Amino acid sequence: MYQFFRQYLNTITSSIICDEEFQLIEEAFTLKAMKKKQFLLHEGTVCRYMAFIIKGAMRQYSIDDKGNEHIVRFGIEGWWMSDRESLRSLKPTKYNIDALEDCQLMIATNDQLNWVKEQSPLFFKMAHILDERHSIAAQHRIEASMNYTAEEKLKDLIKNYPDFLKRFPQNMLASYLGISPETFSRVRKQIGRQ
Amino acid sequence: MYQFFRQYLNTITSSIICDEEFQLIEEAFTLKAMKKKQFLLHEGTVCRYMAFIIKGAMRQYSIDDKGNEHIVRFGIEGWWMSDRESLRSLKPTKYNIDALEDCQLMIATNDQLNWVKEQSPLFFKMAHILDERHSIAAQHRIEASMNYTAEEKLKDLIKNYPDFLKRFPQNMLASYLGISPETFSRVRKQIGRQ
DNA sequence: CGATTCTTTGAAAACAGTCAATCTGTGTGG
DNA sequence: CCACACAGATTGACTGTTTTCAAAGAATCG
Repeated sequence: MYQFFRQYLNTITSSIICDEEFQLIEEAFTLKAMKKKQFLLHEGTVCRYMAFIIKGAMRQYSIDDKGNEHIVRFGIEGWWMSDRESLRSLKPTKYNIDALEDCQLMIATNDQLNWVKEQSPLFFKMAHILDERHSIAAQHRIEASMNYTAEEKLKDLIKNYPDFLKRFPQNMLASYLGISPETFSRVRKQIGRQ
Repeated sequence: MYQFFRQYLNTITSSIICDEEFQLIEEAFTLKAMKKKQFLLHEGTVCRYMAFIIKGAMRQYSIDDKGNEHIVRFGIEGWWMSDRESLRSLKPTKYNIDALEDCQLMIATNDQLNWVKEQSPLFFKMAHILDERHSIAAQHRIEASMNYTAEEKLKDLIKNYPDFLKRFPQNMLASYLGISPETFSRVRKQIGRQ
């Protein structure tokens, strides 16, 4: 079950982890299965786990004053899900994380995570590469959400995450892009004609 | 001249750095003065330096297909400026960074930065705290740019960075918020009446 | 000062959001 | 197996916000 993560770790770090070191990682994490619609994190609670998705799909979203859902991110195989701010600070989160499909996860608490970072140099390296990637991706998303029209946002989504279109319902993708489902539908039709 | 950074480092890490360790940091960095309107980074070139602003103000911006400037971030005393993606990957940047005021900087190349991270544990710790903060701030900015109206964006700016209003021209602040200068002006008037 | 840059204001146009109705597909229970 | 219910997608009409264009007014700098 951890095999998928092992492969992932090797790819990210451009290395091959040895059995002993990988053993430490397996010890730090726990496997967890989640049914569709089950919650990993509820708004107002403290985030306890960092989760790695081995199989399935999830979403992280917040709910604003008017009751509207805003999907912050999706997660699929090979992605991490958590509210790091809450996880580290122990402050209650403003996000919800739930499963959009049945999921197989690897989870670890903040302490377990710190422990494995100390024990495994490759895991540590991975964490930093991910931080950097995350920071670059966030930058791109800021610019897209700020400067792109609805059409450009959708084209950008298709370009960067073509699989999302088949995998997630349009209204969720619209929420992720920060546009209305109606606009999403119209723009999609528009692009189809081009 | 490095005194300001020393104070900053102590505050961020909640520690007091000793003279020997701080000496290493001074060795890794170089002081650099910049006149207003001078460029630290030009679009299409490779970013060579990570810069810490001791005094002054800068901006990082990109230029889109239609020739419009989009300010990605401002930097003032105690902030870092660079395109980390380009710095690490050696790929040409799509950003410009220039001085909005006369500046006093501390700069280091990627190699020097890696060296000082290895040599100074406190500097290393600082780097990680900053990564995390940056990631949280980026998240906030994504949600703001996606879900806020022009009025909410401006209020958010006033709340988080009240000094910016006196320090930077409105058209640049508008660009930073992703709204037109005209809308900025109108919304500002609107808020003033409340 | 004079020149440039920045800000404000007005009017029109473009874009996206909202509301409401209809359509489509899927899955469930009778 | 069919019928119904439900969630999601589409479409149209309307509304509201923001942009754009243009011009005038203020502020700043050499």
